[in-house]
Amino acid sequence: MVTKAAKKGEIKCPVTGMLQLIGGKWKPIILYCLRSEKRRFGEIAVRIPDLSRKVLTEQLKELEADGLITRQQFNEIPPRVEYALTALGQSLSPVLNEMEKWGMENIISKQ
Amino acid sequence: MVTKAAKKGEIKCPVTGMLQLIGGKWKPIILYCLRSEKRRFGEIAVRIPDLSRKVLTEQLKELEADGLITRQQFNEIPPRVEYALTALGQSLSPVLNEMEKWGMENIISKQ
DNA sequence: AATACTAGTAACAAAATGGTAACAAAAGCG
DNA sequence: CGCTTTTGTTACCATTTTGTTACTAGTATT
Repeated sequence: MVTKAAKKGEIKCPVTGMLQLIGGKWKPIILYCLRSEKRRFGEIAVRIPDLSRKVLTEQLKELEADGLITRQQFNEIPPRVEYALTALGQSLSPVLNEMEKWGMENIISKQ
Repeated sequence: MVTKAAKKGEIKCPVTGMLQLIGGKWKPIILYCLRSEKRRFGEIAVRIPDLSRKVLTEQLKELEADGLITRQQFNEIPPRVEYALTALGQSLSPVLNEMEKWGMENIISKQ
């Protein structure tokens, strides 16, 4: 929600601000996937089968640009790239945990 | 993240499931706006100035169809419509609270 | 008679996301 | 040597989602 101050550009709604970083259609799932371990590109892709590799590449770039994940590239053949959460990315854990919990209670358990 | 069972359609990743309901670009903010009080269409629109009325209309319809909010229409002139969270919508509060908290700590306070 | 008010809607435009195919470049194999 | 496999990324194009602008209706106010 946006306050008067937000209209002046002084501060923003915290939820709005957060959604600018993880508001994409896939970003929360990607971060959730990286929550506990660093993972290679292909590993993430396997775990999110409905996400095309092209879009995954794009989303990872944005997450890296926003400082939520790191990208470590190994100059090997075939190529290897590992993604991991930054401290800022880790700080999202409470949000992701609540999402997971809600999904468990309201979706998974009702199937 | 999606397990083997998810591929068979038996269960889904809780985060994925949740994002199917509130994964839009604006839905979390709309719910956040309705968190504590019922609000008229125009009130929501004023509080989320970057969200066009057309898209707001669409998102509200989807939220209603998904059982997260209710829409109460008063046959008055000029028209009046009030939106409010359902119990299911209320159950999202912990998620929205964590989002708010994260935004406060990581965005608002760093301006 | 002209204007304001509210909750939208229609037509059209832009941005975000998706599908497919292709790339490099070393390694394994016959 | 030619042939295939592997991985992360990209180019080109199609589709879906989100955004802009103008407009409606019935009553009340100016």
